[in-house]
Amino acid sequence: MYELFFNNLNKKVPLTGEEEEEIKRYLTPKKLRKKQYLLQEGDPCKYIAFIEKGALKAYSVDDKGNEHIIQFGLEGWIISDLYSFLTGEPATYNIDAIEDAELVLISKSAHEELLQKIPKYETFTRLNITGAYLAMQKRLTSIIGSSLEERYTNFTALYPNIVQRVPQHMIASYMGLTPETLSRVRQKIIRK
Amino acid sequence: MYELFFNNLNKKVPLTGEEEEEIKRYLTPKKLRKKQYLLQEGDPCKYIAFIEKGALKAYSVDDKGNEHIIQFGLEGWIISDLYSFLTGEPATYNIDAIEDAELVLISKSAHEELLQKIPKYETFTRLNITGAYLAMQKRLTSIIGSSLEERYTNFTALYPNIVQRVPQHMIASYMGLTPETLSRVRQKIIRK
DNA sequence: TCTTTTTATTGATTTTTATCAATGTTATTT
DNA sequence: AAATAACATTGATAAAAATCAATAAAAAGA
Repeated sequence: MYELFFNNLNKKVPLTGEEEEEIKRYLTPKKLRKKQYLLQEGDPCKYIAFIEKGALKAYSVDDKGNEHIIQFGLEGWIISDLYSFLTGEPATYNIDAIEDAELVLISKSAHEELLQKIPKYETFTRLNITGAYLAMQKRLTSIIGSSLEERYTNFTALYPNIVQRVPQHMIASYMGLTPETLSRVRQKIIRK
Repeated sequence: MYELFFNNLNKKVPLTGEEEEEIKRYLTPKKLRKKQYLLQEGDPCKYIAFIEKGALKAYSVDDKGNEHIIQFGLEGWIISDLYSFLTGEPATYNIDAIEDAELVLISKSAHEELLQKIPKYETFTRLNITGAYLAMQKRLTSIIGSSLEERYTNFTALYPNIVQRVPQHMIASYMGLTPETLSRVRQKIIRK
């Protein structure tokens, strides 16, 4: 249990057995069926979720009912509405399962106590958020500065596993495009 | 000296006098004239810069020579090519001064030693990167899910000081638009 | 297995945005 | 103060992307 989570943790900040045991006490496992919500817009986000297995998406819904995917999550990634989690404000994102999933949940109080008690947990948190920041900055740079073809090619190179496992219209949503446009972008690329 | 920097630091993690003195030893002041580079694409990014005064921008340049602004920085903000800073890889962004500026520089070695020696500095770093992440996520959400008019209105509400101090074509670049399009978006808003 | 739902593609049309060009205005520099 | 450079606006046109609609294919459920 929590295998991947502790793999990840140990890769970034090697732990003693005691530290592992201590941290384990703060964790909660959770399984999610495909299409099931982890979080709904309007509810406060109570957890950070580490993904042991499966695939999830975080998204907002606009006035017309269109989903805009802000983040995908696969094995080994963390997913949450961080703003809501940290402030207690109602969530602005929904999170649900694209595939059946197994999660490790960390509650707000657990997170805060771990930050206090275990310096390595703070380092882990810092490294995680730094990685997430850099990934998002790359995404933003390519949105502002690249053509759609470049952006899609780039995305497939960077996340081949997402492309395999997730329906295209969700990738279109992630890119801020309609499914039709993404389909045409792909045709163009294929013809080259 | 370093007034705003320590204000900021103390607001997030109140320091003892000793801690302040210790940290001061690792800092370097730097003045920048308008249009002067802090960092050029291709060079490794040696510093994180805290802005005491002035305005800067971080941007990439595409094949056609167009600038794409990835970040603005004003007083109290931090600016850097974080990926380059952390990995030592050549920078992919340029950073220069929009106005004459006064900076507090933290070198790579200083950053690493401070993370080791001063737990509060790690907390400070974690809080900063978290804030930057949340701000960028908001930006991304509005790019993917909102109309141009909403995006611009939002931007002006969020950063009125940037709108005042920075030429419009730079804001267009930040939004991923041509200056002409932003000008027309503004006309539309004004007419309402 | 059969039915229903989800997904992807393609075409025609409209809307949005970029590009090119010209003009006036405001800042900077000399 | 005059000259130059940087900036913002406007119009005409081209290019890109969204929308609407129809169809086909694939996956999931009964």
